[in-house]
Amino acid sequence: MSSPGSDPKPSSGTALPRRRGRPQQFNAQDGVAIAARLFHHAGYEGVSVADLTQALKINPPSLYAAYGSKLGLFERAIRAYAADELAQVQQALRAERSAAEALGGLLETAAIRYSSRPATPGCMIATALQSHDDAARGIAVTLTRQNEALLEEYLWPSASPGKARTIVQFVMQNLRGLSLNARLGYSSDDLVRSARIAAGAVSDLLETP
Amino acid sequence: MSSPGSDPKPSSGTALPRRRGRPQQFNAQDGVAIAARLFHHAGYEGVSVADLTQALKINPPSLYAAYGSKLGLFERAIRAYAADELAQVQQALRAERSAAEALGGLLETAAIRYSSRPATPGCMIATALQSHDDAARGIAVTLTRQNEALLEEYLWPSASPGKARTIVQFVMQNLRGLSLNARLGYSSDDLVRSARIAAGAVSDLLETP
DNA sequence: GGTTTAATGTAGCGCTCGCTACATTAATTG
DNA sequence: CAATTAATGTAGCGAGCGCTACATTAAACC
Repeated sequence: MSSPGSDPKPSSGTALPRRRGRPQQFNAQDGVAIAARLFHHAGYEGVSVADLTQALKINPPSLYAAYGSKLGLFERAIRAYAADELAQVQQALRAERSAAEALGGLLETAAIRYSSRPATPGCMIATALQSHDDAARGIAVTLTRQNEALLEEYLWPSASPGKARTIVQFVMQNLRGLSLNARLGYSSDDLVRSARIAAGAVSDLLETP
Repeated sequence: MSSPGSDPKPSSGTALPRRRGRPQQFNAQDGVAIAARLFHHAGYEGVSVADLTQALKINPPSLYAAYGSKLGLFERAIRAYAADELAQVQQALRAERSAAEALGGLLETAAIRYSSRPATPGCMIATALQSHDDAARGIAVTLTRQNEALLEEYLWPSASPGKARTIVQFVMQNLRGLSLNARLGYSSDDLVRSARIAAGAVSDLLETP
């Protein structure tokens, strides 16, 4: 017989030397991804711990041992989502030639992204911004402020600080409107059409000095 | 002695002939207005029956006798809000000369309205659109669909049906974004500035045939 | 006055919520 | 092999939820 299973679950690139005690019988990273989908679909308060333990196929103590609390799991989930989105956006921004094209592309791809997965429509962060739970909403607010700041800095070469701020606010307003409209069931075509109108307005703003 | 109190509480214009039984010791219409403020501030699920009974200074049985359920009171509250907003909007639309000016005014006054009462920022209907309670969200969706339809019909003399639909979607997208940004604490000036940008885009759309 | 009708105050039901105490199981360590 | 460490499954806590049973109170009817 060949050597019995020595590598149970490498999954993560960092090969841990296997700590003492009973091993975790589920993948915590996968759990974060599953939780992100649930939270994206139903919001922080729309997902109960019972929903989470059922989806992760674990019992409450395992969830609390791995993530600390429902809020802790939510934070990990939305941070993973934000990191993923941010990577996509930054890559898209670098690929464009002008700021106007970049923001236009940002709006248009957001419209597509928000409506591409019907089970999780819209933006998870924008959705979380309206949670009634102060802690959960606070996390979403922090993330969104960071994204606004990044976008503003991105615009500094192309516009005055005041204009950059204005443009960012208008873009965020339309992204949030797109997210809500996606959750209302608007079609991808409808969203893209509206996104392009907003993109045109942004382009005009950037052209006029 | 003069005749003892014959008119306890006219309050409403329709003078009822006073029914049998113990009289209601609170004004149900006032209760709807108070509930509307609470729901506007915290959303459907963010307000408990205990919150409502405390604010109305009544006990739960009185609330259920008057409104049927928490959802029933919410529906009366949001319908009252919608009727009030609709009256303001329709009056504003009639006062403008062109459709572009009308929609521009709609966006700008909305920006002001959404940030004028800090305790109840944003649009109550847009806020309710993201409730996790299916019934409450359904009511908000119905109201918002009606408003979209009215706006679309308003535009028929000024644009083709397809373009009217597009413009309405873009306007609603920005109204919802304005509402969310108002709830995020954006200043009235910031909101008005973004609203005007959206108004400019609408104006452009209406000018190009 | 007595009867009927309806709104009230008290008290608490059944349920779900987020979370945890506790014994058990499965691994590493010596 | 024990001893140690940590994650597990069972079972349920305390709190808040929407809502209601029930007796009481206050009015209109006769």
